[in-house]
Amino acid sequence: MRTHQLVLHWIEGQLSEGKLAVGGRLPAERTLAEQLQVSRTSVREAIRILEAMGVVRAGVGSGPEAGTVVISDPTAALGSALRLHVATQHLPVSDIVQTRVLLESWAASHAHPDSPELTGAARLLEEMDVDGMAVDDFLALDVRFHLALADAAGNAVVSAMMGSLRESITGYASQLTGNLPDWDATAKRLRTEHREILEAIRNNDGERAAKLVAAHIEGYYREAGVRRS
Amino acid sequence: MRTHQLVLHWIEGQLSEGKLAVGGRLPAERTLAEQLQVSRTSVREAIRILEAMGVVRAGVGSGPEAGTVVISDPTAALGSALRLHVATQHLPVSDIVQTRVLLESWAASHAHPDSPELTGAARLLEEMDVDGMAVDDFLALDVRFHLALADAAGNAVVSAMMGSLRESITGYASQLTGNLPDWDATAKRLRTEHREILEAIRNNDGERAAKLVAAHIEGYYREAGVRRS
DNA sequence: CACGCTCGTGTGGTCTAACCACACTCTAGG
DNA sequence: CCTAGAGTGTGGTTAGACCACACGAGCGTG
Repeated sequence: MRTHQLVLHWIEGQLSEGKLAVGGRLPAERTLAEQLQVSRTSVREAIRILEAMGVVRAGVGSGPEAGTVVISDPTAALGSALRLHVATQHLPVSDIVQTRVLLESWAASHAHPDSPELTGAARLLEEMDVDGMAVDDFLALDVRFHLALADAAGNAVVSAMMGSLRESITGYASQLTGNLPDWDATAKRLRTEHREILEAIRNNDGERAAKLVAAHIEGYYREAGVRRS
Repeated sequence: MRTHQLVLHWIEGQLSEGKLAVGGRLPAERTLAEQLQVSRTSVREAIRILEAMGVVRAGVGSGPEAGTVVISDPTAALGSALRLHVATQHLPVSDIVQTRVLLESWAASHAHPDSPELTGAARLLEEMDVDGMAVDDFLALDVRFHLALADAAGNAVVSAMMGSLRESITGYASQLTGNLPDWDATAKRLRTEHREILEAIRNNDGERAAKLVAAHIEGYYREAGVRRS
């Protein structure tokens, strides 16, 4: 076993045993190196991995923002991993879109109609109603709207996967808008569809919400020219 | 931006531009460090992250297995990320199980009845028919069977996510068997259900296959005492 | 000529020691 | 009492050295 993996296992053990929890802080790198009898280099490699996994955040200086503290951001980890594998062209974009439809349909049909996340979603729709908004700003709000819907279903894993799928193709999605014949018309349609989806969820009509979401996403990508496998 | 991220972006760029593909090799660490005008330490931190993401594999010595070569193993990345976040107790096991049901149901209903993966799945079922097999051996075959079904649906993202979900709770699943009143009876039931699922898929009855898979997974965890949220 | 051993070379793996930038905290001076 | 400065501890980065490993070329021996 390589040295940095030893450090990794030690930290994972501390997490599993509850000796280290979200918001807690790792020992300083030099301290940890001495404790585990390894070099600071190996400790740092382990921390780099945890950072990439969204498990810790490293901050310089001193004070509450400094040091290496435990966080929990699964979306970051899954998102960058998916993005890299898309870059290697071993994960087709069409598969990502298909998975997104699958997850979002499920989330829409399982969303709690009285969830507080839906209030935030409604507010986002109002923000998107400004005419002449920059495309990327619109897309950013769109991402947050869809994430809010996913959160309303109350499954942290589905939320994280949804977010990561979306994150892995943000650059791609931004390019796609160039293929659209008429962005303004598309934006208007998307806004209408958003309202219909939200209304279906609030009316406790999960089945209808799921169908609307699927059509919403598939319609957009079809218009933008992504081939379905 | 930190130095290792510069290296990371450079490599990701090479991947996106196709200058680096699966099977290809990164320049040697010392060479890369000189090219990018950074220290070898920073190069190594970047490579550690890519390795954790399942994008490269580092090998010592010389020859075909040596050097840092580009691979593509999304399952590894997602799996270890999920496992770590389960350790922080920010991803409930019940959510993982629920997501697994969701993905596997979809895969079962979209599996191609004439897919070659199903042949492998059938062979796995035969291997599982040995009485008195060790529990962990049985579970290992069970994982491969379910993965084969997922692969038969032909969506690489769903396959990777499925595998990673399963990987993230293998340790947990092994403990769970201790809660079962009668392992031999459970194993026998699981084998029967596996055959029914496979048969439904081969008969092109996706709807039935999906229902069977959902009942199969949920029944198991219920028997083992995992509370549904 | 054919076989087998040895040594050279290049790879990643690890470690040490030093310095930097940063942000807070304490303290001395106004 | 307030403020400016030194002090302290954090992660960030670098240079240089040495190790273990695996292949392959070259040499020696049969």
